[in-house]
Amino acid sequence: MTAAPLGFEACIVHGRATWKHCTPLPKALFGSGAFARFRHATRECCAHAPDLHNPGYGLLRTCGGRPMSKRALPITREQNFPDWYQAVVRDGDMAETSPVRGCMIIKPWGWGVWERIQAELDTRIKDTGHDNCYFPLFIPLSFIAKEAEHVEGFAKEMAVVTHHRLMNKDGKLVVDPDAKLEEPLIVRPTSETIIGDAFQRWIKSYRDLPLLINQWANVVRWEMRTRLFLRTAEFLWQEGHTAHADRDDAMAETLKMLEVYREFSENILAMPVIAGEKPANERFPGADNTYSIEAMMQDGKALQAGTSHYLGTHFAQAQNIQFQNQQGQLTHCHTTSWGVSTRLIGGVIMTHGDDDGLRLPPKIAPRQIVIVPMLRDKPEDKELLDYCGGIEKELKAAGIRVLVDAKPTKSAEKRWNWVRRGAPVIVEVGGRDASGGNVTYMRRDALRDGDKIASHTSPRDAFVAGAAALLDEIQARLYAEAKARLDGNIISNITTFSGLEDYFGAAAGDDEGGVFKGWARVAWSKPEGEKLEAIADRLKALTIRNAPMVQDKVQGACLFTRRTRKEYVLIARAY
RNA sequence: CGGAGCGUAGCGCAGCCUGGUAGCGCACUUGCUUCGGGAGCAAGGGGUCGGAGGUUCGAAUCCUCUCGCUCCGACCA
Repeated sequence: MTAAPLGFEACIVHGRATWKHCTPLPKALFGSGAFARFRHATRECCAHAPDLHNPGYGLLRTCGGRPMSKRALPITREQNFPDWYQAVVRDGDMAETSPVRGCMIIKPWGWGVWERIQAELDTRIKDTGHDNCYFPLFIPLSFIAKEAEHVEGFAKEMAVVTHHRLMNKDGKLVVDPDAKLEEPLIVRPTSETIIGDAFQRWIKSYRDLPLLINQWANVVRWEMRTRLFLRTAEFLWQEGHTAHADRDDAMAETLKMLEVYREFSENILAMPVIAGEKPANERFPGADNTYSIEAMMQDGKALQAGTSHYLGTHFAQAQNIQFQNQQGQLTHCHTTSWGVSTRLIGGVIMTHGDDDGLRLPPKIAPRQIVIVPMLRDKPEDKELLDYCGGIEKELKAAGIRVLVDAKPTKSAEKRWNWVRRGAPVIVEVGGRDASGGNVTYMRRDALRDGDKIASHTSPRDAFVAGAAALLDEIQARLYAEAKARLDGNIISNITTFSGLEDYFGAAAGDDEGGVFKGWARVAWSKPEGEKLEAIADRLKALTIRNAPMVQDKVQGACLFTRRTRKEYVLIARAY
């Protein structure tokens, strides 16, 4: 470690912590063996251990004086959170971007997660008395125009179908101008209007109420800025729509489903959330009250993970949804709507992922235990596969989703693929395990012990018997970890606007450089209208997430208006 | 849609300043050797350098436009 290595100088000259100068050099320059590890060092070491740039310096063992650890992803959360997120989505086999801008291809592993989410949530929706049905993708343009705020809210992001035929013109396929639709159709951004139209026909009497409907569907909102799972032009969701005789009943429904979302998020996704009411400026277009569950991502930003709306009688009046009450009077219904989407998957990734990839809570993992037999392309392989098959059969019988990955890929490669995908438990079985009646396994929630991979050996029968409990423990541990992060990063002692600016950085619009900032809990007087708009403008990139349902005793004056405080709200940057 | 950065093989990148017809590592294929673990050696396959124009004898490289991605802003149940 003597002369200043060239690579180091170049980095400094360019003034950026780039890894451009770290491209591995031809093998001839290195001793064998050492070189293979270089790629793992590349990104991490570029900034910290410039010596590594230069062939001839002891490349591999150190990173800024610390022992190098190999990671399964090419980038860490600390280096660049958005890039890390994309790497997890890609290397975890969750999804890809599609040829159509803003849309995504959900791959089998990602789809498996969505199927688990659907199964768990669908049960809860049915258990609370709702029936599934399906309404069309296309909505007449005139429908969306019925509710004034609703139109305004969605008009800017609507996909519109205007023609129904193509024609061949000079060898090119073009839209046939003669095939113009009399009334354009919009691709649903949400289904209040088309479902309301049906409700209007279905509801005659108080005996028809409450009407409790849900549908699983895709919707389209033409977004300017998209991110896989978090915000895509087309996404999948469930939308519940209900009609009630009075406000109390509708409000109870709204809050009931909010609570279903909270419980689902925490117990199934292991993603702790704070349920609360959105401020007026964040309400759903056409709603009287909007409630949300908000989750804290590992970069400190908030993610709105689900919403539930009390729509009052706005849609009922716009669409003539009326019933005859017991006194024989014609009365407007009170309606609600509520939904969660594929965005939840993005939330799971940013809640549980680590620098080795995804970590899936067992309850939504498509495969909870993956068995990797260490095949050697020899006759003994068959015995090994039989041994694995026996374990598989018993785990299946215990209701565990298990896979034997018998692909003829190198077993080390298979292991790391499952690490990146986030399989909760990865079992590796070699000949010695088989003959000794053992298994060796790794827990994805506790993959490493220092720089080593933490693998455990257990008698086969004990492992099988304890597998369900092990999965429960992993689920609980992932939740506890996320819960500690949420609880530990809500700051409550800010009482002035300048204090808020100081905490989040004076110009909230500036690039924060990935510095973790949690949320701020502040007292406010719950202003509405222009006053609220003014506050929202002043907050710039910060947003008022919600006023938690569970409120501590409120102290102090409103941070914005200095008036009497009414409640606490949470303030954060958000996705 | 405004500001900034970036598009070279599946992934990560070099080459561009100073034009000469494309490289490295990983991954992939084949063979041999290994084998309690992200193996070694050797031989291979894969790229119209995001796209379209222009300058030039010649463009990944220079110029113009365009599309896409990321971040910030605006916007956003």
